[in-house]
Amino acid sequence: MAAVGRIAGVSQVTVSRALSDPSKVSPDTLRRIHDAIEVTGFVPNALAGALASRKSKLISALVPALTNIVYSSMLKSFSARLRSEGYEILLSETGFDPADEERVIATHLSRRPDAVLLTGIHHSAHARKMLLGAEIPVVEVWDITDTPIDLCVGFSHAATARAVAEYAVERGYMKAGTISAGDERAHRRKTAFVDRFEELTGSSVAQYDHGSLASLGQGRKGLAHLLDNYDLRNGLIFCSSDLLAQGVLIEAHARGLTVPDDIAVIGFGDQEAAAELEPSLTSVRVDRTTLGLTAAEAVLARLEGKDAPPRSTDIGFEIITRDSA
Amino acid sequence: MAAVGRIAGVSQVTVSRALSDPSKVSPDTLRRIHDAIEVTGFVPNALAGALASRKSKLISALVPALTNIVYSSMLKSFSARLRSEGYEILLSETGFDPADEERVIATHLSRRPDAVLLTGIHHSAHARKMLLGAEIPVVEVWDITDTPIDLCVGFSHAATARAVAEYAVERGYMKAGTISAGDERAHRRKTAFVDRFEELTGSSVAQYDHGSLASLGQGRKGLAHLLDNYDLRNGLIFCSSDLLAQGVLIEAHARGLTVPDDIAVIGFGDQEAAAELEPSLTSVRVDRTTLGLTAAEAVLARLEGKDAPPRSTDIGFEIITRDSA
DNA sequence: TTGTATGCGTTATCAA
DNA sequence: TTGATAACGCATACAA
Repeated sequence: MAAVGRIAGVSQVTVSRALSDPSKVSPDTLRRIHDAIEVTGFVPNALAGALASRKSKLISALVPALTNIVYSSMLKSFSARLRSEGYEILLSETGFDPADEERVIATHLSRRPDAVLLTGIHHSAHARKMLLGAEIPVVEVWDITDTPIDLCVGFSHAATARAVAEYAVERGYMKAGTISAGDERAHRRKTAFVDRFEELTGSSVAQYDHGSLASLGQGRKGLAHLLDNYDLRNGLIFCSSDLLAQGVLIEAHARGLTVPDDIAVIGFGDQEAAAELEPSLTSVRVDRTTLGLTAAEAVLARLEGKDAPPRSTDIGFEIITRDSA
Repeated sequence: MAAVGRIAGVSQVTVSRALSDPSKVSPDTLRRIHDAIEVTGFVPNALAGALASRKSKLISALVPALTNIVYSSMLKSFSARLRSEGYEILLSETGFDPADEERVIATHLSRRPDAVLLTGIHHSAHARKMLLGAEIPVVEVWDITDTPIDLCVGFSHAATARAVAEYAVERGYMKAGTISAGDERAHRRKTAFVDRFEELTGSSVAQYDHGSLASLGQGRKGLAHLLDNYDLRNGLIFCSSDLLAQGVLIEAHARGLTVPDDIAVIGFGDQEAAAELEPSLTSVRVDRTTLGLTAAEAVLARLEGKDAPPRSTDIGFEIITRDSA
């Protein structure tokens, strides 16, 4: 800035002002400064700016997995909204383990973000302490609780699963199985579904859990396992993701089974593909765009110091009925 | 650090040393410092550290779209390798427009990253100038050129497409169509395929281009359009992504066509799902994990100042033969 | 093994 | 409308 100033014939401070609040600089010097910036190829140092102003214009976003479309699509709207306000997103994967998450949180906080987005509501005690100590807005998404660290935007996983169980029973399905990923939220959905379905029908639910990342292959394997070990004819399979459900459709087709007549399927997430499958997939829709947007607005409200945002926002969900169940 | 030092009975500098190079501090004071950090909940300020040391330990990664698995899976190995060396990744979407990319590059450079990863080899003149001026390692991935800004790790899109055309002709397909996304690299693949196929067979290739993001729906629409307007019986469809190819499989099935007998399909990307589809999908494999890893190693070599990495690395590709073609 | 002095490139405060 | 000066919180060089 000093070098730019020398060329423009002003001091370093005036250059700073020209960049941060042009209205405070006369049009003439502003022009000279911009010319000088042009010839020098000057790029401001946001690190120094953040140190001096105590505002980094950086927002940390921590998600379990970048490759999972449900998180990345939520981040899309979250990022877009915040970027329009001049914030940049520092994005990291945490995996599904709170201990790993804690490490990531620590390195992120050392960059002095202006706010943090976390996925889920279960974090290590030390992580909570660090977050509280940072004294910045913290928004937990993709789940809901009355006692968030700071803010919370999401929905009840148990409620979605119970609704699916009730939907299944209403449609007359008296047998059911689950194919579920190993992460805590998927497990919570499975358990809620199983409890509610057994409560309503009295028949026990066959379960297949895979530890690793969800995939078409796991969905196929899951259905194969269930069909080979249980009688699920005319029953329904509840999957912890659309991807697994898609695998189920493929395996069913490969076995000559008709969906939904021989076996019905319900997914979770209602991804873009759900409507395009044959048969189209019944799924639980969570509006990820709204989720990301609402989280961004909550953070912004706190950052800009406007009206206090609600501590907890339930964005709800919806079962989208299609052909598979 | 000064506060921590006061509690531990040492100066600020000693605290700094305890954190950056513990071996330079006596075991006894090290313990006292860690105790003091514990009680104060101290989190170092990486901003100040970066400003003082002129090393941010931050690496910018710019990809067209986060939701596209081909980019995010490449980033996974890139990030993992660099994180193991203490670097953090500042990730942003650029879209497919060089003008948008330029803006993102500017804001990223203001954070003073230690290196930059870019997707593709086409960037605005001003972007190149800024990058060069930053005097940091720059690695361009997912394409190949002899004249990268600095480093380059990727493969030839034209070569993959020509190989697919030759593969098709070898298998006796004499008619072909393409379904392609609108981005520049997809377009380049399509053109190379069309040229080579027409050169080999003399028969012209039917083309369907969709502007927006690839999806199952676009794949279905694409096949529908091609079948309704051209005679492609016993021909082959080359799609610019596996996702489109998956849509083609679904549409073919919905129309009672058998793949590959009535119509053959080749995808691009060889995603996890390709092997699990019915029929399984023939596709062009690009080893995204290797790509990300190689890019990371190239950056590290330059950063750690070891042996100079090759300016340009071609990681090649492979056509994975499965049932769909 | 530890400490002192200095500077990194900005923004905030105050004065002119 | 502009400038001088002092932080911001750390790392580096040098000294003890």
